Amino acid sequence: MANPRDPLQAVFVISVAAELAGVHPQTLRIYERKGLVDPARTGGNSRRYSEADIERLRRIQELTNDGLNLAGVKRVMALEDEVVHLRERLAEFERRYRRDLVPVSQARPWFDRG
Amino acid sequence: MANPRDPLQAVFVISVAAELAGVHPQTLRIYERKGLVDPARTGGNSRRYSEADIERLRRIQELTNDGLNLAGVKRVMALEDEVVHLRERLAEFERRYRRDLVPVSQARPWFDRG
DNA sequence: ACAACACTCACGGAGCGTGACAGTGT
DNA sequence: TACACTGTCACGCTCCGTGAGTGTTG
Repeated sequence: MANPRDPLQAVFVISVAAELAGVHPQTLRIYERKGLVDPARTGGNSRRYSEADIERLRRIQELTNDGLNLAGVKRVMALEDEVVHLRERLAEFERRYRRDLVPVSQARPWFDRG
Repeated sequence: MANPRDPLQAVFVISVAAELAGVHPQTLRIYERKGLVDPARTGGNSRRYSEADIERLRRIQELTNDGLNLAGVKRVMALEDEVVHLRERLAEFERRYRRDLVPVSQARPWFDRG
Protein backbone atom coordinates (compact mmCIF):
# COMPACT_ATOMS: atom_id res chain seq x y z
CA MET A 1 0.00 0.00 0.00
CA ALA A 2 0.92 3.67 -0.29
CA ASN A 3 3.25 2.99 -3.21
CA PRO A 4 4.71 6.32 -4.33
CA ARG A 5 4.89 5.01 -7.93
CA ASP A 6 1.15 4.54 -8.01
CA PRO A 7 -0.01 7.23 -10.47
CA LEU A 8 -3.01 7.95 -8.29
CA GLN A 9 -1.08 8.13 -5.02
CA ALA A 10 -0.84 11.81 -4.15
CA VAL A 11 2.53 12.30 -2.55
CA PHE A 12 4.30 15.40 -3.87
CA VAL A 13 4.04 18.73 -2.12
CA ILE A 14 3.70 21.78 -4.31
CA SER A 15 7.40 22.70 -4.33
CA VAL A 16 8.41 19.22 -5.48
CA ALA A 17 5.59 19.06 -8.02
CA ALA A 18 6.67 22.43 -9.39
CA GLU A 19 10.24 21.23 -9.73
CA LEU A 20 9.17 18.00 -11.44
CA ALA A 21 7.02 19.95 -13.87
CA GLY A 22 9.61 22.69 -14.33
CA VAL A 23 7.46 25.63 -13.27
CA HIS A 24 7.00 28.15 -10.50
CA PRO A 25 4.97 26.88 -7.54
CA GLN A 26 2.72 29.89 -7.84
CA THR A 27 1.97 28.82 -11.38
CA LEU A 28 0.53 25.56 -10.07
CA ARG A 29 -1.86 27.52 -7.87
CA ILE A 30 -2.95 29.49 -10.93
CA TYR A 31 -3.57 26.26 -12.85
CA GLU A 32 -5.66 24.95 -10.02
CA ARG A 33 -7.76 28.10 -9.82
CA LYS A 34 -8.38 27.83 -13.57
CA GLY A 35 -9.49 24.23 -13.18
CA LEU A 36 -6.62 22.63 -15.08
CA VAL A 37 -5.48 20.44 -12.21
CA ASP A 38 -7.14 19.32 -9.00
CA PRO A 39 -4.54 18.00 -6.56
CA ALA A 40 -5.57 16.22 -3.38
CA ARG A 41 -5.46 18.06 -0.06
CA THR A 42 -4.20 16.99 3.32
CA GLY A 43 -6.13 17.58 6.50
CA GLY A 44 -4.11 20.76 6.96
CA ASN A 45 -5.21 21.97 3.50
CA SER A 46 -1.86 21.34 1.84
CA ARG A 47 -1.82 20.25 -1.82
CA ARG A 48 -0.57 16.76 -2.68
CA TYR A 49 0.16 15.96 -6.31
CA SER A 50 0.01 12.44 -7.73
CA GLU A 51 2.12 11.00 -10.54
CA ALA A 52 -0.88 11.48 -12.83
CA ASP A 53 -1.07 15.13 -11.76
CA ILE A 54 2.58 15.57 -12.70
CA GLU A 55 1.96 14.04 -16.11
CA ARG A 56 -0.92 16.44 -16.60
CA LEU A 57 1.26 19.37 -15.58
CA ARG A 58 3.84 18.37 -18.14
CA ARG A 59 1.16 18.22 -20.82
CA ILE A 60 0.04 21.72 -19.81
CA GLN A 61 3.61 22.90 -20.23
CA GLU A 62 3.79 21.46 -23.73
CA LEU A 63 0.64 23.24 -24.75
CA THR A 64 1.54 26.61 -23.24
CA ASN A 65 4.96 26.34 -24.87
CA ASP A 66 3.08 25.99 -28.14
CA GLY A 67 1.50 29.38 -27.42
CA LEU A 68 -1.89 28.32 -26.05
CA ASN A 69 -3.38 30.24 -23.15
CA LEU A 70 -4.96 28.45 -20.22
CA ALA A 71 -8.48 28.54 -21.63
CA GLY A 72 -7.19 26.84 -24.75
CA VAL A 73 -5.21 24.28 -22.77
CA LYS A 74 -8.31 23.29 -20.83
CA ARG A 75 -10.42 22.84 -23.93
CA VAL A 76 -7.69 21.01 -25.86
CA MET A 77 -7.09 18.53 -23.08
CA ALA A 78 -10.80 17.79 -22.86
CA LEU A 79 -10.93 17.21 -26.62
CA GLU A 80 -7.87 15.01 -26.50
CA ASP A 81 -9.56 12.89 -23.85
CA GLU A 82 -12.57 12.59 -26.12
CA VAL A 83 -10.40 11.54 -29.06
CA VAL A 84 -8.76 8.85 -26.94
CA HIS A 85 -12.14 7.58 -25.86
CA LEU A 86 -13.42 7.47 -29.43
CA ARG A 87 -10.32 5.64 -30.61
CA GLU A 88 -10.85 3.07 -27.89
CA ARG A 89 -14.44 2.53 -28.93
CA LEU A 90 -13.33 2.19 -32.53
CA ALA A 91 -10.69 -0.37 -31.61
CA GLU A 92 -13.26 -2.29 -29.60
CA PHE A 93 -15.60 -2.37 -32.60
CA GLU A 94 -12.85 -3.64 -34.82
CA ARG A 95 -11.80 -6.31 -32.34
CA ARG A 96 -15.33 -7.61 -31.95
CA TYR A 97 -15.88 -7.48 -35.65
CA ARG A 98 -12.81 -9.58 -36.36
CA ARG A 99 -13.30 -12.06 -33.56
CA ASP A 100 -17.02 -12.67 -33.76
CA LEU A 101 -18.24 -11.94 -37.18
CA VAL A 102 -15.81 -11.86 -40.04
CA PRO A 103 -15.59 -15.25 -41.79
CA VAL A 104 -12.11 -16.69 -41.72
CA SER A 105 -12.21 -17.13 -45.48
CA GLN A 106 -12.68 -13.36 -45.91
CA ALA A 107 -9.12 -12.14 -45.83
CA ARG A 108 -9.75 -8.39 -45.83
CA PRO A 109 -12.82 -7.01 -44.04
CA TRP A 110 -14.24 -3.75 -45.32
CA PHE A 111 -12.52 -1.58 -42.71
CA ASP A 112 -9.13 -2.69 -43.97
CA ARG A 113 -9.78 -1.70 -47.56
CA GLY A 114 -9.73 2.04 -47.33
CA MET B 1 -23.30 28.26 -61.86
CA ALA B 2 -21.69 30.84 -59.59
CA ASN B 3 -24.42 30.38 -57.00
CA PRO B 4 -23.65 32.71 -54.09
CA ARG B 5 -25.27 30.19 -51.68
CA ASP B 6 -22.72 27.59 -52.62
CA PRO B 7 -20.63 27.26 -49.44
CA LEU B 8 -17.48 26.93 -51.51
CA GLN B 9 -18.22 29.87 -53.78
CA ALA B 10 -15.95 32.68 -52.64
CA VAL B 11 -17.92 35.86 -53.10
CA PHE B 12 -17.59 38.18 -50.10
CA VAL B 13 -14.97 40.91 -49.97
CA ILE B 14 -13.26 41.47 -46.67
CA SER B 15 -15.48 44.30 -45.47
CA VAL B 16 -18.64 42.25 -46.04
CA ALA B 17 -17.10 39.13 -44.52
CA ALA B 18 -16.07 41.15 -41.47
CA GLU B 19 -19.60 42.48 -41.09
CA LEU B 20 -21.12 39.00 -41.46
CA ALA B 21 -18.73 37.62 -38.85
CA GLY B 22 -19.10 40.66 -36.60
CA VAL B 23 -15.45 41.64 -36.46
CA HIS B 24 -12.99 44.27 -37.65
CA PRO B 25 -11.68 43.71 -41.19
CA GLN B 26 -8.15 44.00 -39.89
CA THR B 27 -8.91 41.10 -37.55
CA LEU B 28 -9.58 38.89 -40.56
CA ARG B 29 -6.14 39.69 -41.91
CA ILE B 30 -4.66 38.66 -38.56
CA TYR B 31 -6.58 35.38 -38.66
CA GLU B 32 -5.27 34.70 -42.12
CA ARG B 33 -1.68 35.39 -41.14
CA LYS B 34 -2.09 32.97 -38.22
CA GLY B 35 -3.41 30.29 -40.55
CA LEU B 36 -6.95 30.16 -39.17
CA VAL B 37 -8.64 31.00 -42.47
CA ASP B 38 -7.45 30.90 -46.05
CA PRO B 39 -9.77 32.93 -48.27
CA ALA B 40 -9.51 32.82 -52.05
CA ARG B 41 -7.85 35.68 -53.91
CA THR B 42 -8.83 37.53 -57.04
CA GLY B 43 -6.40 38.29 -59.82
CA GLY B 44 -5.89 41.72 -58.23
CA ASN B 45 -4.91 40.02 -54.92
CA SER B 46 -8.17 40.86 -53.16
CA ARG B 47 -9.56 38.37 -50.63
CA ARG B 48 -12.83 36.59 -51.39
CA TYR B 49 -14.58 34.73 -48.56
CA SER B 50 -16.91 31.78 -49.15
CA GLU B 51 -19.94 30.82 -47.07
CA ALA B 52 -17.80 28.10 -45.47
CA ASP B 53 -15.19 30.74 -44.60
CA ILE B 54 -17.87 32.81 -42.88
CA GLU B 55 -19.00 29.80 -40.86
CA ARG B 56 -15.43 29.21 -39.82
CA LEU B 57 -15.04 32.85 -38.81
CA ARG B 58 -18.13 32.58 -36.64
CA ARG B 59 -16.70 29.50 -34.95
CA ILE B 60 -13.48 31.42 -34.31
CA GLN B 61 -15.54 34.16 -32.69
CA GLU B 62 -17.23 31.66 -30.39
CA LEU B 63 -13.92 30.27 -29.25
CA THR B 64 -12.21 33.63 -28.71
CA ASN B 65 -15.28 34.81 -26.81
CA ASP B 66 -14.69 31.82 -24.55
CA GLY B 67 -11.25 33.25 -23.82
CA LEU B 68 -9.08 31.16 -26.14
CA ASN B 69 -6.20 32.80 -27.95
CA LEU B 70 -5.58 32.15 -31.62
CA ALA B 71 -3.12 29.31 -31.05
CA GLY B 72 -5.76 27.57 -28.98
CA VAL B 73 -8.48 28.23 -31.54
CA LYS B 74 -6.39 26.64 -34.26
CA ARG B 75 -5.66 23.51 -32.27
CA VAL B 76 -9.24 23.18 -30.99
CA MET B 77 -10.71 23.40 -34.46
CA ALA B 78 -8.32 20.72 -35.71
CA LEU B 79 -9.28 18.46 -32.81
CA GLU B 80 -12.96 19.09 -33.41
CA ASP B 81 -12.49 18.01 -37.01
CA GLU B 82 -10.83 14.85 -35.79
CA VAL B 83 -13.68 14.12 -33.39
CA VAL B 84 -16.19 14.54 -36.20
CA HIS B 85 -14.20 12.17 -38.36
CA LEU B 86 -13.96 9.56 -35.62
CA ARG B 87 -17.69 9.79 -34.93
CA GLU B 88 -18.35 9.21 -38.61
CA ARG B 89 -16.14 6.13 -38.65
CA LEU B 90 -17.87 4.86 -35.54
CA ALA B 91 -21.29 5.37 -37.08
CA GLU B 92 -20.13 3.55 -40.20
CA PHE B 93 -18.95 0.61 -38.11
CA GLU B 94 -22.26 0.43 -36.32
CA ARG B 95 -24.23 0.62 -39.55
CA ARG B 96 -22.25 -2.18 -41.16
CA TYR B 97 -22.43 -4.24 -38.03
CA ARG B 98 -26.19 -3.98 -37.91
CA ARG B 99 -26.75 -4.55 -41.59
CA ASP B 100 -24.33 -7.38 -42.26
CA LEU B 101 -23.65 -9.22 -39.12
CA VAL B 102 -26.03 -8.98 -36.21
CA PRO B 103 -28.60 -11.78 -36.28
CA VAL B 104 -32.16 -10.53 -36.38
CA SER B 105 -32.99 -12.67 -33.38
CA GLN B 106 -30.40 -10.79 -31.32
CA ALA B 107 -32.35 -7.80 -30.17
CA ARG B 108 -29.59 -5.81 -28.50
CA PRO B 109 -26.06 -6.03 -29.96
CA TRP B 110 -23.21 -5.48 -27.57
CA PHE B 111 -22.66 -1.84 -28.51
CA ASP B 112 -26.18 -0.99 -27.40
CA ARG B 113 -25.75 -2.42 -23.94
CA GLY B 114 -23.41 0.04 -22.31
C1' DA C 1 11.49 28.43 16.05
C1' DC C 2 12.12 27.44 11.51
C1' DA C 3 10.75 25.95 7.08
C1' DA C 4 7.23 25.34 3.86
C1' DC C 5 2.76 25.72 3.25
C1' DA C 6 -1.41 29.03 2.55
C1' DC C 7 -3.17 33.44 0.19
C1' DT C 8 -3.19 38.26 -2.17
C1' DC C 9 -1.12 41.97 -4.76
C1' DA C 10 1.94 44.24 -8.31
C1' DC C 11 5.07 44.38 -12.05
C1' DG C 12 6.55 43.13 -16.92
C1' DG C 13 6.24 40.76 -21.29
C1' DA C 14 3.35 38.88 -24.88
C1' DG C 15 -0.96 38.38 -27.47
C1' DC C 16 -4.67 40.50 -29.79
C1' DG C 17 -8.19 43.84 -31.30
C1' DT C 18 -8.68 48.47 -33.09
C1' DG C 19 -7.60 52.61 -35.49
C1' DA C 20 -4.53 55.51 -38.43
C1' DC C 21 -1.74 55.86 -42.30
C1' DA C 22 0.16 55.37 -47.09
C1' DG C 23 0.05 52.92 -51.40
C1' DT C 24 -2.57 50.37 -55.19
C1' DG C 25 -6.39 48.87 -58.05
C1' DT C 26 -11.08 49.34 -60.22
C1' DT D 1 -11.98 61.22 -58.95
C1' DA D 2 -13.44 58.37 -55.42
C1' DC D 3 -13.77 54.31 -52.83
C1' DA D 4 -12.27 49.97 -51.11
C1' DC D 5 -8.79 47.09 -51.30
C1' DT D 6 -3.59 46.17 -49.88
C1' DG D 7 -0.02 46.42 -46.22
C1' DT D 8 2.47 48.25 -41.69
C1' DC D 9 2.70 50.60 -37.26
C1' DA D 10 1.23 52.03 -32.61
C1' DC D 11 -1.83 52.22 -28.79
C1' DG D 12 -4.45 49.92 -25.08
C1' DC D 13 -6.38 46.10 -22.86
C1' DT D 14 -6.03 41.41 -21.03
C1' DC D 15 -3.61 37.21 -19.89
C1' DC D 16 -0.04 34.93 -17.48
C1' DG D 17 4.33 34.02 -15.16
C1' DT D 18 7.19 35.68 -11.46
C1' DG D 19 8.35 37.75 -7.19
C1' DA D 20 7.27 40.07 -2.76
C1' DG D 21 4.75 40.31 1.32
C1' DT D 22 2.06 38.35 5.16
C1' DG D 23 -0.21 34.81 7.81
C1' DT D 24 -0.58 29.81 9.24
C1' DT D 25 0.71 25.03 9.84
C1' DG D 26 3.65 21.10 11.21
